[in-house]
Amino acid sequence: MVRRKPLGFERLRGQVAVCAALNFSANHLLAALPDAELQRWLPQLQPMDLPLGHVLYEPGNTLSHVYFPTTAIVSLLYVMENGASAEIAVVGYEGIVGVSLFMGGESTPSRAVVQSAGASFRLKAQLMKDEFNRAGPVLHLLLRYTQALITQMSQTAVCNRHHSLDQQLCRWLLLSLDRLQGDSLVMTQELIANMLGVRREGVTQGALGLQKAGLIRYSRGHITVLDRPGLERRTCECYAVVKREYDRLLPAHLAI
Amino acid sequence: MVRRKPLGFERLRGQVAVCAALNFSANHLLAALPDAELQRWLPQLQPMDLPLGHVLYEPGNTLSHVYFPTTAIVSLLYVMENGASAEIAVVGYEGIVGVSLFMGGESTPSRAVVQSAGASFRLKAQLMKDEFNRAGPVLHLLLRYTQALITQMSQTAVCNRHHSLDQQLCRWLLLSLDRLQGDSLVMTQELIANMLGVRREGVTQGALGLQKAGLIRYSRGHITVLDRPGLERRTCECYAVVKREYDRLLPAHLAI
DNA sequence: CGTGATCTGTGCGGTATCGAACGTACAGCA
DNA sequence: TGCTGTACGTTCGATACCGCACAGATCACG
Repeated sequence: MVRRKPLGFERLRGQVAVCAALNFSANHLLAALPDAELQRWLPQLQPMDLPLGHVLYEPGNTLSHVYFPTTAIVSLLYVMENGASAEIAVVGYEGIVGVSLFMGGESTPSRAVVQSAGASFRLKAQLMKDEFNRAGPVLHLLLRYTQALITQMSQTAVCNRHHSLDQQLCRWLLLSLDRLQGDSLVMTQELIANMLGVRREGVTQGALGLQKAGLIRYSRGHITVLDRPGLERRTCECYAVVKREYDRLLPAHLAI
Repeated sequence: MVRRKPLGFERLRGQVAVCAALNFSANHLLAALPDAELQRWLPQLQPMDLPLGHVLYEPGNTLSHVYFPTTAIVSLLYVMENGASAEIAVVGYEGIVGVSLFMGGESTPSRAVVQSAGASFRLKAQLMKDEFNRAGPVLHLLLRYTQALITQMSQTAVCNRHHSLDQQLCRWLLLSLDRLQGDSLVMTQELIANMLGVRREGVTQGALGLQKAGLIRYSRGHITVLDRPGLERRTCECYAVVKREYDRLLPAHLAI
C-alpha cells in the first residue's frame, strides 16, 4: 500500500525497436480494414516508434491520437493516489490504444504506458472519430475489439481476486508473449511487479520458481520463455478465457 | 479456492419488488431517449419483475433480450471452474444489462444475476441491435454508458488488487446504495461474500466493524445504512473514481 | 580495470485473509 | 411450544503476501 517510486527505465530504454515494421497490416485491426477505408486512412496513418516507458496518455487527458501498435506492447495502468499501480489490460498488434475516444468519453482514469518498445501507427483523434461515425465496418470492428478488451479487464479483476502471484505471473508472461514475435521479452522484475501491482520480491520468487521448473530463463531484464505449454499448464484459467474470447471476437481473418 | 456451494436465496426470495415502477423513465438510459426513439420503443418495452437470484444470462449464451433495470440491481459475475465467483460490475437504473449484444459479441464469459429484487424493462435482442445500428443518439448514449461500465470493471480490478476487505465492503455498499432508493438493502452476508469473492466470515468481521462504528445496522439479511458519509470516508478511492466517471459520462440530464 | 548503477536473491517479522469447524440466535411453521 | 433451518459470531492454525533491509551479481562506462 506504500508509495512505489516512479520507476526508471534507464538501462532498458536504450533498446529501440529493431525492425520498426512499417507494414500497416502488422496491426490486425488495420489489416482487417476494407479496401475503401484503407485507402482513406493510409495517408493519415503516421508511423511512430514507441520507446519503453513512453506515456501515450495520462488519466483524464483528452486524447490527441489513437495508436495501433504493431511490434510495441502498451499497458493500461491505473495509478493510485499513493503511487501504487495495477495493470488493467494490455494492448498489442491485435488492438488499438484509446478506445475511450470513440466510446464517447474522450478520456479515462487510467494511463497508457509502453511496456515493450516497438513500432506503431497513430491517427489523429478527430479523424478516428469521423471514421467511427461513418458507422460502417470500422465501427463494428472497433466495438468487437473493445468487447474483447472488456473481457480482458474483467478477467484481470477475477484473477486479482482469486489467483496466486505465481499464476498471475504466468498469465502476464503469456499475454505479453502473444503480443510479441519470438519468445523473449525485455522486462525487469521490478517493472513486472509494477504492472501486476505486487512487490518486486514476489516476482523474484515467482520467476525463480519458473526458472527452476525450466519454463523460463532470465537475466538482468531479459526473459526467454523455454516452455510455453508449461506456462500454460501453470497459469490459471483466466489466460485461456481471455485468449478464447479474443479469438472468437477477432478471428485471424476477419470477415467484415 | 474451494468450491462454494450455489447459494440458496430461499428466505429472501419471497421479498418481491414492492413498487414495480412501471415508469420507463425510472431507468436513466430510457429517460434520456429522444422523443422519436421513445415512441418507437414504447410498444416494445416489456416490463419485467426481477426476483432475487434470477439469472439474466449465462456465460457464452447468446442474449435474447437486453434489460433496463429500474428498481432492480443486477450483478455481473464471473464464476470460476471451481465454483468461486467474483463480481465484475453492478448495473442498476443508470444502465443496461447486455452490452455485449451491441458491442458485437452477442455473449460474454460472465453471468448476470439479480442482486436486489425489483423491476426492469426488457427489449428483444434484434430490436436492440436494429436501434443501435441506426447509428443515431441511441448508439452514442449506449457507448457512453459502456465506457462508464468499463471504468467500473477496471476499478474493480484495481480494488481487488490493493484494498482491504473492509474498504471493498464499503465500496460495495455504496455502489449498491446508489442504485437503490432509500438506505436499506436486503442482502445476507453470505451473498455479499459471493459477490466480493471472499469468505462469509470476512464479511461478518467487516460488517461488525461497520456496525460498531455506527455506520450501518443489520440483522438477518437486512442492512440499513446509518451514516453514508462515514462509509465514504472509510472506503478506498475506487468508489469515488467510478462515481465521478459515471457522473461525467452520464450526467443527470443528458444532452443527446 | 575499477567504480557506480542496476538488477536479482534472501531473510525476518507482521498482517490480512483463508479453510474448517463449531456455537449462538432468531424466524417461521407445525 | 418446540423444531428446523437460516443467519450471524468466534476461534484456531495455515499461508500468501507485504515492508524493510541488505548482500551478491552483473553490466555500463569512464
